[in-house]
Amino acid sequence: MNRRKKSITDMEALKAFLRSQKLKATPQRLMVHEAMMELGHASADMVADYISGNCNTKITIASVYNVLSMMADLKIYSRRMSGNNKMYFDVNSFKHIHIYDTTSNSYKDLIDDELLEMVEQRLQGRQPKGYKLESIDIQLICRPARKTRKKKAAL
Amino acid sequence: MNRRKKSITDMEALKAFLRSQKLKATPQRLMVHEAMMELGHASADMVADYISGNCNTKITIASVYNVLSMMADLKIYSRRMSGNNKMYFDVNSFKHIHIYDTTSNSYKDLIDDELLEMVEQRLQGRQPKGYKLESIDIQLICRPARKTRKKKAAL
DNA sequence: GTGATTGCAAATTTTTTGCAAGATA
DNA sequence: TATCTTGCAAAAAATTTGCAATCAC
Repeated sequence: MNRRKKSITDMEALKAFLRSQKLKATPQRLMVHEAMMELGHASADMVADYISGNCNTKITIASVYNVLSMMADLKIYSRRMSGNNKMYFDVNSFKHIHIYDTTSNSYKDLIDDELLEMVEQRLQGRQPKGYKLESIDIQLICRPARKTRKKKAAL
Repeated sequence: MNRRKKSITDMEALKAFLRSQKLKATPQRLMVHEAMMELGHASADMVADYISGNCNTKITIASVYNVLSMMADLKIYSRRMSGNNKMYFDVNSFKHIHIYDTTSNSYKDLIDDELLEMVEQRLQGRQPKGYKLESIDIQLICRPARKTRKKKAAL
């Protein structure tokens, strides 16, 4: 019930999807998706960096934005604004919780359908009138636990 | 247990707070807080617009940013990135849920301590190792329910 | 071939910065 | 008066846009 949006997990599936949308399978589109499959969550410049480091196909930042937003508009990726004021894309668009690391500005997924279900239940009838609920966004704002630093007396 | 961070709900309290921090009670700081008390949730330009429309004190956008970030750093306001890619400040920093209207790019508060409690409970022991949880951010992404539009055959 | 897509460079938008001028305690 | 704050203008950073050149089908 919870994971209803599709994810595209390989290149053949991507090509098939593009075909189904009458979109062309350009090297740039394939590259961006390859980067996204590897990175999971990324901003446009992260994708551009990944491609320039790992591929010999060329792509400009404007095209990266173009491809990423197109994929998000088609509900394959999801879009989110990060704490460091950048637009991040998530290779998966099914419902899940995010863990945001404020130190590295990176995301991890937390899959807990039971929690999402609980929250949805609880919100039944509690949302303000006049709005249509599109989605519920839950993120855990975290920092890496201190490792080699001395313990504080009182926390 | 849930609302632990303070809010400053009047000008005298603000002046006292500033004094306690050895900060000066400049007209700009007072104005920004007056705007925030009125607006509740706002970006820097919204605050600047509010002030230029309702006050005869002058303030530049750089100072608005300066004051807002200072208040957020002091944990009086909270900071969030909105869906329209702008930094919003919230006059309240106690824990609560946000409702984000994607059409008007505005926030409303949803107070539901019981839900927050439930979520915290559920997350006990389920957060990934190596992270310190700073806060839990829940927002309901909404659109105004269509009013005068004709119904679609199938949604 | 032809319409979709990309690259490029400039424009926009938001936020930050540095420093001189001004205001507060 | 001494210092903290602000205004200003420029810089930075992220995203968007317009259009000619190129490419996929």
